[in-house]
Amino acid sequence: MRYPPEETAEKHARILEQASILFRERGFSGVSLSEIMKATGLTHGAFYHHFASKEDLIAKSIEDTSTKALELMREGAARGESRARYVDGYLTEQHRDDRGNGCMMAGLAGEIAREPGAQPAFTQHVEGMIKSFTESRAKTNRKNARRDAIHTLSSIVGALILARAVDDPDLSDEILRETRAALD
Amino acid sequence: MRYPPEETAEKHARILEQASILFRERGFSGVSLSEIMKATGLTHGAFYHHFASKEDLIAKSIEDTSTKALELMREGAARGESRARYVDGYLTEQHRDDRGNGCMMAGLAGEIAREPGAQPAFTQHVEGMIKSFTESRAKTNRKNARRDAIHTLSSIVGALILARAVDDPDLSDEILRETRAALD
DNA sequence: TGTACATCAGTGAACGCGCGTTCACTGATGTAC
DNA sequence: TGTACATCAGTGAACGCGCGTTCACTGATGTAC
Repeated sequence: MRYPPEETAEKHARILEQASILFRERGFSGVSLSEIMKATGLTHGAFYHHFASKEDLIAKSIEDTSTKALELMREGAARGESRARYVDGYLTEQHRDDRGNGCMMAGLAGEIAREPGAQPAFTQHVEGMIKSFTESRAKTNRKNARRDAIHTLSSIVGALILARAVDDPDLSDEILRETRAALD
Repeated sequence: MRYPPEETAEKHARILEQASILFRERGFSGVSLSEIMKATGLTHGAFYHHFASKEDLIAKSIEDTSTKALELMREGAARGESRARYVDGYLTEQHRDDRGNGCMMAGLAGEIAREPGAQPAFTQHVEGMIKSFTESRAKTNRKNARRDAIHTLSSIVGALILARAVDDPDLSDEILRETRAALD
């Protein structure tokens, strides 16, 4: 049956929200549309009234997740939070263990190459993160600000991915701790 | 029909070889057993005379790929190749574009967490790489050799993953180039 | 050394399952007059 | 303002497909005597 537009828009947003969490937790191919719809509180049949296909949802999900993450970055920068502070928060055991609400790049970069529809938004996100790091670094070091930004981004994303992949809790903690220390 | 043991062993090795390439190219879930067996020159039915399940193949494949990669590292070290030289070879456009024969960590770290059987071998591999970097660095810098090794590993793996995920060739090249420069 | 039988690595058909997607149907909401 | 009809976002059954896995069968190799 038909629903008021605000209700429809709200459900649409909820699908995007749940998809974003589940994709980051288990990857695109590890999550079925039924699971996403169930998490949203609907049945799978309703999905196609909101998105054209799973591929479409993936692309929209990356856009949406990126927009929200960059917004948070901007808010942090406006409050005067430094790049160093961001890095310290990024390389924590909590972030490592909370994939669903964590960094999209660390969770999905590996699968993105096989999802052409999502690549443009992902690329924009990487560029946005680099820009944000560059600006925050430029205050102290004008010369190699962008180089430092790229290197810092590579380091923290790589460290988080490795810390999550590894079996041994001590090694995992060490990767986070030592990468944090090396970037200070 | 039955085959001479050497022939069977050779086919077994060929399955591992093709699986290693295809997994790195497209991920565990992106490759079917039929594809692997076809690449090996056999039909899918023969698979279960070599491995207990897909999960078993994944675990054995990571072990095998790791063993071969660490062997190559050791040969390089024996020839006196420096860590810096390894990094420069790692962060190249060729490596980025040749996933199938490239770094297992960059290709599969994201999926490893969902493959518990493969995690121990993967963890051993990460530890092996850190040890190798630590030794090669210890000559010049005794103090923070292991920290530098961990940071270097995180940086190059992260940079390669991001360079592969990104849509824009210029940004991709820049990530490789600037991370190389930052690690010099 | 020769013969009889067990073993085993192939082949390709078949099975069951979960997935993405489609469809007939429902009934409240929006629109036309 | 009231009525008739189109629209649309739900539900849940159904479809087709590809996947991992199993199975009956084959025939060369290995083993026992």
